[in-house]
Amino acid sequence: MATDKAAGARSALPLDQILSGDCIDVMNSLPANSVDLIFADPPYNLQLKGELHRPDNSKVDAVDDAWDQFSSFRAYDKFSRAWLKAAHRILKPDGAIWVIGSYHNIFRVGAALQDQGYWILNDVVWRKSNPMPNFRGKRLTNAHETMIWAAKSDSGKYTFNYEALKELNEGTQMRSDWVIPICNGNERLKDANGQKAHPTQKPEALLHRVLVGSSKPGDVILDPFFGSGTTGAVAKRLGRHFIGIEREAKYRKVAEARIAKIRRHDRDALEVTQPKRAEPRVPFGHLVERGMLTPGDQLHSFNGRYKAKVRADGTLVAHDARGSIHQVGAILEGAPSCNGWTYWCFNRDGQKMPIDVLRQQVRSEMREN
Amino acid sequence: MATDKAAGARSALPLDQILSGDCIDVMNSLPANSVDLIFADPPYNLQLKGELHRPDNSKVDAVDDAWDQFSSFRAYDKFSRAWLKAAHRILKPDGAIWVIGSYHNIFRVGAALQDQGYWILNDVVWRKSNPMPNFRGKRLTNAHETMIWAAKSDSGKYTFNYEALKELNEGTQMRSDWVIPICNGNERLKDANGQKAHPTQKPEALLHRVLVGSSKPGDVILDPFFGSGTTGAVAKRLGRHFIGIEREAKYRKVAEARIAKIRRHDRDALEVTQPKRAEPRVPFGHLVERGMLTPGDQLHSFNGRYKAKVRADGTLVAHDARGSIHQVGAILEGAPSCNGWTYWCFNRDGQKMPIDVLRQQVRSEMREN
DNA sequence: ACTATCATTGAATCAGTCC
DNA sequence: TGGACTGATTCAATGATAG
Repeated sequence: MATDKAAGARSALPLDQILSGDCIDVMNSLPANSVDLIFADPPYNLQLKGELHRPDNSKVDAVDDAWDQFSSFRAYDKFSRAWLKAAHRILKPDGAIWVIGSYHNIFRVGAALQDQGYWILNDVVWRKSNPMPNFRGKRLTNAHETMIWAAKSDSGKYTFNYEALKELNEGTQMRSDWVIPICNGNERLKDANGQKAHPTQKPEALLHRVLVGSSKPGDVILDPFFGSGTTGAVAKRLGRHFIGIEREAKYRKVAEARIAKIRRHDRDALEVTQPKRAEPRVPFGHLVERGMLTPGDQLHSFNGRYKAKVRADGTLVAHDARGSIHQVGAILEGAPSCNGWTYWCFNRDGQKMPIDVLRQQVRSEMREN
Repeated sequence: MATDKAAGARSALPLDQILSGDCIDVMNSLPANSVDLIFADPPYNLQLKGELHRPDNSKVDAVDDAWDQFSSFRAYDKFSRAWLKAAHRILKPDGAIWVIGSYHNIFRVGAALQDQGYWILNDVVWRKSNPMPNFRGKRLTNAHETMIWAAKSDSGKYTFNYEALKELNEGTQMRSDWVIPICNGNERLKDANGQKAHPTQKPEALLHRVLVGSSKPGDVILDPFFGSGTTGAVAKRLGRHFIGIEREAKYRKVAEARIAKIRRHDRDALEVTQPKRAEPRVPFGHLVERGMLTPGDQLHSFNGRYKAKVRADGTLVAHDARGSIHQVGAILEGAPSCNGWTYWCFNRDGQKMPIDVLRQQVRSEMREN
């Protein structure tokens, strides 16, 4: 086990803190292969030409901060490749990254990710339910932003809590387009003057879905462009550790105060639906041993096309095949593989039932001990 | 006015034809500054590793055609930059381009567009109402594709029919995410054997919106990867001229037959009455993500008999049951089914309120679009 | 003719464990 | 580290077939 090594690496990490400085320097100071997940909201490199006014002549408060100014695409690319490289080093081999952006920068970031060996898992569209309209009527309403979810490499065993996200979506698998409102109202942090404390504060709902879906309780989540600290706030609430990096003192202060107020949810509220694989393995032969099926019993394929006979050792014989429930199903169907538990059915009271219900019965008996 | 010059250039153009050959060579043979709009559906460079089977063991018919194979990102970039350069030359100064792709290629294409001086106007998300699921449960359902809409330069006076798109969108300005079904049913072209005639035929509804929104009647629309000819079919119907370029004879033949059947301004075929939309589904988990309920919160059954705790993934845990709001209600009541929305209540200001009021709140936010 | 059920299919970078 | 083996996994829409 790598437990000692992991604990060693973790103890060296500045957990649940906001580090000051340039994110590339700070990441380079952290140990390699030590972070589970990175969420990054880098500068978008907006190329604004002038002021924008609403139809009522009020001025739109645009993102024109110094940190969003780059002299050229080349300069922006150089910056992107540098921080993505530093991020790649500190990620665990099975780690992953999320990057959010708009059409101004996301194409360049995505290409850089691919060039550096990250393996894109999905691009996810954050569809804003309440976007800012296009006041001039010169383009489509820019009603979404794009997130890229990528593993450290194409062989990385990234975390994906499929069942939890399926539950979040009321029983059907989560899609790559997420409808979430932009951050305003009470959630939007204000400074002493009542002005927004950060120009691009992300909604906590977005981070909630990201972290529930692609991290585990206790994981270390790093955000190199911490800003107002949404990543830290949601990580703390969900029982994950965070590491924030932020250059500007005023944002560090805002984020610190914000996170201090957050309480972690109860442990049992953080548990999410587990995959079936986590349940104990039940060999088919045990059903025969326990007399739930008898040697000689006939099973039928769920589609009615084939039948097979149970043997005393828990193997099946069909017309032209013998072996495990999986092997015989695969051979008969001419398929590379087959889940025998759901493929084969037996008769109970004239009803066709998959043998998986017998396995469930065994498992629930095992739990009672 | 440049009328004479435009007429001269146009007379040299092979209008309403499908040209054979490599799209770069063919575009280079056309006059400069002569095309109003380009719609391009280039190869996506999918990097598939093996076969994929559905849970019922049927095999997914993947896009593994030779035209989609590139040896490396570098080779794909070289190809992209070459055809984009040729496209740039033949576009009129006020022309524009649309390119469609997936996360496999769209970031590279987008970066190439920017590098070559195109000016991105919007990225548009095609949200598929009926995407192929993720059969292994290893990622999010890949439920969208991305289109980039760009002008020839940042000073180009591109065509944008703001009002027409606003009408198409029931009176509110068109957003950057479009919900459109994938192409199947009668619209999907089949060959003599009943097999799909082209692996990646795009829906006409998509092109309809593109052409209505960003071109004028009589404009010249060029599609360098013509395939089954959706661009030509929609252009002809909408009274635009098209120029198709397609390398493979079998696709040229399919497209030619298809377009021959199209009648211009066949309005009643376009104007289908829209069914009144049902209320949008709101998964319970979304209330948790948005902080309307918090993991750990307790819910009470409306009859006061049971209580349950909310988890981070939008499932409930009760004394002896866990699952969706509906499942847990049904288990506790010993009922075959249960409407969790009206069964479960939360406390607000000491008042017991059904969670359905929270759902109503989310729906009214969604309607604000 | 109408309804219910079943089969098919779509641009997909789609497995984990044990020996 | 490679090979054998277990076994997890799907949504919406269309069209065909059965009742």
